[in-house]
Amino acid sequence: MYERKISLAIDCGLHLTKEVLNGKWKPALLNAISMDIKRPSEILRLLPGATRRVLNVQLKELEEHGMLEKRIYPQLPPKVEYSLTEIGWSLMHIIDAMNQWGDANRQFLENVIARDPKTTQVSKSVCQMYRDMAAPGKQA
Amino acid sequence: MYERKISLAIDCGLHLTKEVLNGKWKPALLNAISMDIKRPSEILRLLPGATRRVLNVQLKELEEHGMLEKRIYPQLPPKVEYSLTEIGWSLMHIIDAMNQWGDANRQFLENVIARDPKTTQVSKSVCQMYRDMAAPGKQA
DNA sequence: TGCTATAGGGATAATTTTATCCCATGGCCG
DNA sequence: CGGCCATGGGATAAAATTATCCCTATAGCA
Repeated sequence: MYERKISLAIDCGLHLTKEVLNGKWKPALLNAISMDIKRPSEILRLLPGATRRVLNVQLKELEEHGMLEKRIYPQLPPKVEYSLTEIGWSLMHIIDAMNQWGDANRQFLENVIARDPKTTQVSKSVCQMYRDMAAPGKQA
Repeated sequence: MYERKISLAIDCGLHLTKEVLNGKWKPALLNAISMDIKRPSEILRLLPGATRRVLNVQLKELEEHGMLEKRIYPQLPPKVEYSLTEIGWSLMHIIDAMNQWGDANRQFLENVIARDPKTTQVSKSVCQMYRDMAAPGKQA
């Protein structure tokens, strides 16, 4: 397993939180699981941009950090379900805030981010499903 | 300048927000500036773990993303001050929440993070100054 | 038998992010 | 003159994160 060469700086709450949320899909994973999309295969379908491998890794990290609980059903083919722990749930305030802020400022943000020379392309519509599920029949 | 090879996925609010906050020091920078620590040299002193170069880069990105405003005083030696824009201020809800969550769960988090094999060492006390300044005379 | 679904993880390449180092500006001070 | 201050940024090395590819296991179905 990979070993850090530069020590982590986790002095203020900000950095602690950042460390827990640090991963391309971690907020999305927590979000998905909070919405009861809890089996790895379901999550994978929900996040087409993500690789199975990365999801495995990040789910594992979230579990190791105590945000998720993993339940393995002794079946075949295997069945696994993740759920938020208490502290994991408490993180949802932040995730929700991020989601809302991003949505509220979508137009502005898409603009400034697309203007960024580091951005070559911008894909949309992936997590759209989230909202479709949260507000069914709205635009579907 | 570096050009992305893999396009950004900024479909849901979560990813938009994540993109804006994506950078080792960005939350800390916004936090510092919100507390009126607004000159690059001051910020650098506040965050000993950060390189001058990285702060420059991340400040610039935050500015390009519209979160910060940069004011250059025509003096010598140069004087620069950053301030939060309106949308930048609105981000502070999230930053504050992250800070509070991290602090509230500090003990638990330090534990699980230190247990992580990827963590070799954990440094503390850097941003402590934040709190000292926010609640002066408490432990100083 | 061959293929599907479900989940997990090793090895290694590719990509992105940070760290290091170095140079430039231009007054002021000893 | 030589060095300091404050700020900015190029070039390149190092580190960290993700992406790709491949292999495991087993029940069920055509």
